[in-house]
Formats: sequence, structure tokens, C-alpha cells
Amino acid sequence: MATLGELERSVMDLLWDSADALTAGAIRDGLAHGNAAGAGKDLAVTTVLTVLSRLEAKDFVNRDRDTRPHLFRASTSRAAHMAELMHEVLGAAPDREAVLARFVGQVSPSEVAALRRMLDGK
Amino acid sequence: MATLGELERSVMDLLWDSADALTAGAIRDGLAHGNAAGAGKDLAVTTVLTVLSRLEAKDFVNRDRDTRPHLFRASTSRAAHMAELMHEVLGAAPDREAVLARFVGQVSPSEVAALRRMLDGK
DNA sequence: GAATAGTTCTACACGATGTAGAAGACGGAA
DNA sequence: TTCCGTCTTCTACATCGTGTAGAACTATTC
Repeated sequence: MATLGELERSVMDLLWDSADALTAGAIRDGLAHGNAAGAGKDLAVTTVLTVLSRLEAKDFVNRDRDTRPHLFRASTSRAAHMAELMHEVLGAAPDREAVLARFVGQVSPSEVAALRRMLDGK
Repeated sequence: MATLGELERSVMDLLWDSADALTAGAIRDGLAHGNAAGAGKDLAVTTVLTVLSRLEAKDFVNRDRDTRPHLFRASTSRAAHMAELMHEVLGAAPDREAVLARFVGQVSPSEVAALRRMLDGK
């Protein structure tokens, strides 16, 4: 999977945090007066559209071309994306269990508990 | 942490797979007639040295300048590196537990068992 | 049909990476 | 002690991904 740049990531965050699809303009505004990370950027709408096109090419967003301001939505949830990234890292290692061991060793106690619950639920 | 390119990664793999430190020449040969991934590349030694220097700058390798052909060794184990990468991904998510849940949901059964053991050992 | 709002094309700068020659430094052989 | 071969450092360039946006084109609406 392709990695995301800073700006691409900010755009994805906006989409992920938004329940419904967004227009390029809305995303532009989100980046400008946004509350989340990567805010404060005052970009041209074309810039945002370029980024969105690239994200679309990478299958990170779906674009609805039937509405006039096109609508963009994330094609995957953030959690799914992140989990996939983690699996990708893990998959690139020959010594998977060793990696898992290290990984678990650094998880916070509360998350350890959460992990236990998750494992039990399987 | 900086991400590694293709070639950089191949070099790291050689270092990770080697018990002891390697010279630039050895790495060059490893890349050429190597068994592992990224093999078949017939590069100039200077190329390898450039890559090694960059890896050194990124603190991925340590260089021993006291021996004549300098010796290079990975500064971290692969498992540690991979685990850190995974934590990095996880840390970039606001909904950490959701990500963990997804992640665990896709781990193979044998690894689930391993995870249980690891958690119990804490 | 003209103004307006939105989209696509094209373009450029910049940094990371892959790649290596030329030039410099160093250690051993003569 | 000088020279030679080996190894390292410097410098350089191409390419690719990303950030950034103007110019030109298209569709909508009055």
C-alpha cells in the first residue's frame, strides 16, 4: 500500500472524522479553520482537489461524480486502515512472533487488558 | 522515524540477518548473489557506501571506523524496529483500541495463541 | 447566452532515494 | 620512504512522490 504524505494524511483525517461525505471546499475549510491536526493550512481549492485525486487513485477515497460539487468519502475506516498498516509491517518481517512479542511488551497496561478481552472474544 | 527505501531496506535485511558486522563489500556481494529478498542487484561499492552512510545518519546502523574496511552493524534488531513501526502506526490513531481490535481480528490462530502466552507472561 | 462555481490539466519546486564517478586518504610492499 | 592498491568521502545527477496552484475547460443557473 502506498504511504500517505502529511497533507494527504490530514485530508484523510478530515474524511475519517466526518460522518458523511465532504466536498473539496469543505475539506479546504476544514484544513484552514480545522480543529484537528494539520490545521491552519490555507490552501487553494485546486490543491485540495489534486490531493483528493491522488487519494482516489490510491483507492483511499471514493468520489461521487454525480453531484455537482463532487462528494468525497473515505473508502475505508481509519481503524481498518491503521490495522492494515500494522499487518503490513508485521508481514514484512520473517520473525513475526518476535515482533509481536516486542510489540506487546510496549503496550500500555490498559491496552493489555483490552487485548485480553479481544482475544477472549474470539 | 524516517522510512526506508527499497534498497535501504535490503541492506538492513542483510545486516539484520548477519550475526556479525559486515563490510561494504560483503554487503555489496550479499546484494548481488544474495539469497534473500532484493537480491540480484549488481551495484557499485560506492553506492552501497552511500546507502550505508545515509542509514548511519538515520541511526539505523553503527559504523566502526577503526577497522580498515569499516564494519557496519544494525543498531537495532529487526524485531525491535518492526515493533516500533507498529507502535508508530498505532500512536498516530486517535482510536487506538479500535485499531487494536481490527488488528487482532486478522491475526492468525497460531499467533493468537502466541499473543495469549505473551500477555500471560506479563 | 453570460456569469458563476466547480473540475481537470499542466506545471513547478523540493526532498528522499538510487546510482555512481572522481578525488582523497591510508596502510602495506618494495 | 615512496608508491600502489584499496577503501572512503565528495559531489553529482536522475527519478519519484508530494505539496502547491494557475489556466483552461465544463456545467449550472438565471
